Amino acid sequence: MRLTTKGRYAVTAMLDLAFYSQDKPVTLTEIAARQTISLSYLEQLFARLRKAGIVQGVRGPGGGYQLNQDAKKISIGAIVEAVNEPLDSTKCGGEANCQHESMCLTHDLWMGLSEHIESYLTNITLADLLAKGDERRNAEQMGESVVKIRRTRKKS
Amino acid sequence: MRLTTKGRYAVTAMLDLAFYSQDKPVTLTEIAARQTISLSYLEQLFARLRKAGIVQGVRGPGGGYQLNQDAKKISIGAIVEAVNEPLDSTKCGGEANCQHESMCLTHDLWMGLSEHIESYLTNITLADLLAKGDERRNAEQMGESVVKIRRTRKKS
DNA sequence: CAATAGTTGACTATTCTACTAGGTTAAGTA
DNA sequence: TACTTAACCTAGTAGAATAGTCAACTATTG
Repeated sequence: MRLTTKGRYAVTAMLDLAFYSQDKPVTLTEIAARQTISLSYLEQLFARLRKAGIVQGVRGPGGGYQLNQDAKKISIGAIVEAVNEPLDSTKCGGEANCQHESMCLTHDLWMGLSEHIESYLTNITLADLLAKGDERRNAEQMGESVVKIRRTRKKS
Repeated sequence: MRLTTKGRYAVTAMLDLAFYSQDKPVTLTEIAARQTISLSYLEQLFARLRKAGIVQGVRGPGGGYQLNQDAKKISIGAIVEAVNEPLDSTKCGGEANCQHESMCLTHDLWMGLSEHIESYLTNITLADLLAKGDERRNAEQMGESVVKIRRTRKKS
């Protein structure tokens, strides 16, 4: 399990999507505006999320993206894993035989750590995070300043 | 907290160091041989670890590196943090004001996750991992095949 | 049909990773 | 004192990952 800014972008976008797509699909353009993530980068991330079956694209006017599953079923770990490429997990793939015995010792220990974090992230769902957000949103009203931005694209 | 292969290299090397430096300093050349990590890359990692006060260098023949603190005091989180550069933590530094209110919502949630993982890694020490290794090493004798390698360096 | 919006792919700049190459300094040993 | 050892330091570099642009599609709605 790798933890980088790419995963954070994906989780941020998914939280936004889960929050705003309760009645209708949300366009990436909206998410890009709200979360200040570039539209094209979002497109890349959501292409992976769609292939992983986490979100569903709806084409045409009024379209956008929706969750493909219940927010209670979508784990943070799944989101992070979807956008990161597999990571060849050290020279000795999995539990293979390393030349140096002490190597695999430390390697196993690191894998143990990694698996712990992975299982932690897998046991937190989008719904959990949304609930935490609701708590926080009691006092301060949540702003709805959806700035209409236009895609940076030249006309042909 | 970023979790990448760089951190794993550092933890692997530190485990090796903690294990073998109980009576005398351990040279990076030895660690490089045992863990199959390039010597010069280890030098870079240990330069950071030394600046962080985690290890101590001993110069001259018979020199090498030692732990600068008790293995019980050295956390995995500290090792990982020492070798990674600070990471500018999103556009809004810390708890600063973002333009879009919803941004900071999701941002806060991610920071919460990140802090959890950080505290987990901070609460595991080198000594803990060494103990786990001892358990494992009961049945299978640990090999001591220290291959003598020479530094890849041209003579002037 | 036209507008909307997703889908796809190619292409770019920057940063990080992992490593190579070499030089300098400090400390033991012959 | 000369030699060896090994830390310490600086610079460079191929390749991967990150973050993003640009442009051409395709499917759907009105």
